[in-house]
Amino acid sequence: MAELDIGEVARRSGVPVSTLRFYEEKGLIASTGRRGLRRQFDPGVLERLALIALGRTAGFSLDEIARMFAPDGQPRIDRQMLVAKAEELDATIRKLSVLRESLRHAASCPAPSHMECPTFRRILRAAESGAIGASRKTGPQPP
Amino acid sequence: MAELDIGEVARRSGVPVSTLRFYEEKGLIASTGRRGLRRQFDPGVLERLALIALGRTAGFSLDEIARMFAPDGQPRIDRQMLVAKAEELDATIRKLSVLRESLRHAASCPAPSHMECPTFRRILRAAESGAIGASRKTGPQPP
DNA sequence: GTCCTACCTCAAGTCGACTTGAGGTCAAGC
DNA sequence: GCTTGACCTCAAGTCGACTTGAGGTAGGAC
Repeated sequence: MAELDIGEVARRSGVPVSTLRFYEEKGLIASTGRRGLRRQFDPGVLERLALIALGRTAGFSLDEIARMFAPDGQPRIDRQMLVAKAEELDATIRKLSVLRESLRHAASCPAPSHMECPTFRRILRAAESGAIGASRKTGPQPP
Repeated sequence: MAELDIGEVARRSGVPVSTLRFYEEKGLIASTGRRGLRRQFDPGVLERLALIALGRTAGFSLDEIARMFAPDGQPRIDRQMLVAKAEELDATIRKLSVLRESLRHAASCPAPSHMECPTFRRILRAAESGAIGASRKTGPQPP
């Protein structure tokens, strides 16, 4: 497959052109070069963008993501860090599962106030230690 | 248990005083009243803060969280919305699981470049549809 | 060869989520 | 009765993640 220009990458990935330029500037993605003025991208950038989107959903900052995966897709040799991030993510997933159950319960619970519902409070208590003062990052915004 | 002043809430929850005032202003938490100038909080605010932290981790905006749970802990009667959020969360959890496996794999994979590793690419492809252009929110920041 | 459009740069603007700072109040301990 | 510390308000500042705008360039259809 040939190289793509930025508009094509935007079309295929759903990521705005302005964001692609911004990501390149930040070193999150790399163009293979220019044709005239125009950046050319390897189709592999699409996978990379999927990865970045995933990381943003996970609440990692762009800087963290850049540290996890080098812009050229080369191995990020800091395996320890990767394992640590995976564990961080594991904790996040557990918290989100709690929240999901809380929401589902809240949607079906007949108690007049959720806070008066024993089930809801039990779920919450399970989350409380660890949930407060938890890891904090900035996530992505809707287009 | 008696009412708490803001400093005590901050101490017990790990949430800075400035953030507590900010959350009150936004209607995310409510004080029961004042003693002199000082806001008094019901200890139940701690559970609420846990819930807010959970929501932030999930990538929901403060406005969304406010819509999910009224400041006084009263039922948010929009059960449909709660179910919808639970489903949104479910999708997020699935994506994060993919990312977690990707990270774990990246940490142990001997391939010179992750993008050359068939396992990694397979994992990514599984994520690709749906991961790009996914739901976008702003998450919390580390203190 | 010219014109259209998709691309380019660079500076400035926006938005959400907080934090910081200046200046003020009050209850308790000395 | 005065000081101290924990609280108060309100305006402004910060930070990450983008977006917008003004002004310029160039590949390719005609």
